[in-house]
Amino acid sequence: MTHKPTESELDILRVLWEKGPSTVREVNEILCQEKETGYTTTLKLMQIMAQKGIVTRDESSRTHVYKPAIEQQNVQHTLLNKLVDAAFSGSASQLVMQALGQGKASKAELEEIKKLIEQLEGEQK
Amino acid sequence: MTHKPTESELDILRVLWEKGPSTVREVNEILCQEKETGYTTTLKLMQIMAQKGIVTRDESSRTHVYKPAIEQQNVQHTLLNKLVDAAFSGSASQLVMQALGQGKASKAELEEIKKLIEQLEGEQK
DNA sequence: ATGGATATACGAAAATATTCGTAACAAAAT
DNA sequence: ATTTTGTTACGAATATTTTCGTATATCCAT
Repeated sequence: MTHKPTESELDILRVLWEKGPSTVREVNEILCQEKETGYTTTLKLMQIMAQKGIVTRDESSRTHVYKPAIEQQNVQHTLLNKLVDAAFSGSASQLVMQALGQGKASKAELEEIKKLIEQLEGEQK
Repeated sequence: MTHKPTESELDILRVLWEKGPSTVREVNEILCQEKETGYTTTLKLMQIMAQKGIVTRDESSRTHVYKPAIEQQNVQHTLLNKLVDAAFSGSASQLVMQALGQGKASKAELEEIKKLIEQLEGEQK
């Protein structure tokens, strides 16, 4: 069950993942920091997402509280694989090289990645 | 000038990047291996792409020959950054870890990545 | 030259995604 | 009690992307 959220849906999920369970208003306020977004637009999207099963909501109080029904890791996994196939001809390492090459990783992060690689090399033998 | 191709457009670009300059029929035949696709559907898409400037075409013979007008690297760069922001809260290293964690990189590739990291660490000091 | 196969052009339908207006209702403030 | 504010529901308008039917032109074999 690997829902592929649309772009707008992903915007909302990102807020829910970061902030935890939130109301429509809370989500909308955050989205507005990036881009003018009508309240009912966000509402509608979240309703659709609830219907699709991407989020669940607590309706016990008048103001519903939404939370993600899919893990950030799952979505990352799905989208990453899609990108690897779509733009990197299936080569994950090409993607990694490209990502690292942009110099956005700090020294500590590079260190961490190197550790991971060494660990993987150990396993793989 | 960083065109963001749609999903279908990317399917076509992938073929052009891999096979080099190609006709609509050639592209369509490859796409069909993945998914039944009408010839005129592919044609129309490629026409639209030509109009957008994503591809150019040689019209000197009746059967036009298309080639990409944007570099695979550029598109990779654009889409990668988009994904990092959209699903990884802006952390490229998180994306890298996730990508490596799936065990799709061979030992040789891991070695290569490690070399790149060491090189980057050297530069960054 | 005629007929069949293969091309492009192009409009428009279909599918999908996004945005928003309005109604209905509940809660809170006056 | 009445008004204002905040909330959901929901249909519909827009926008975007994808698919395809049909017209027309060209090439090639007969």
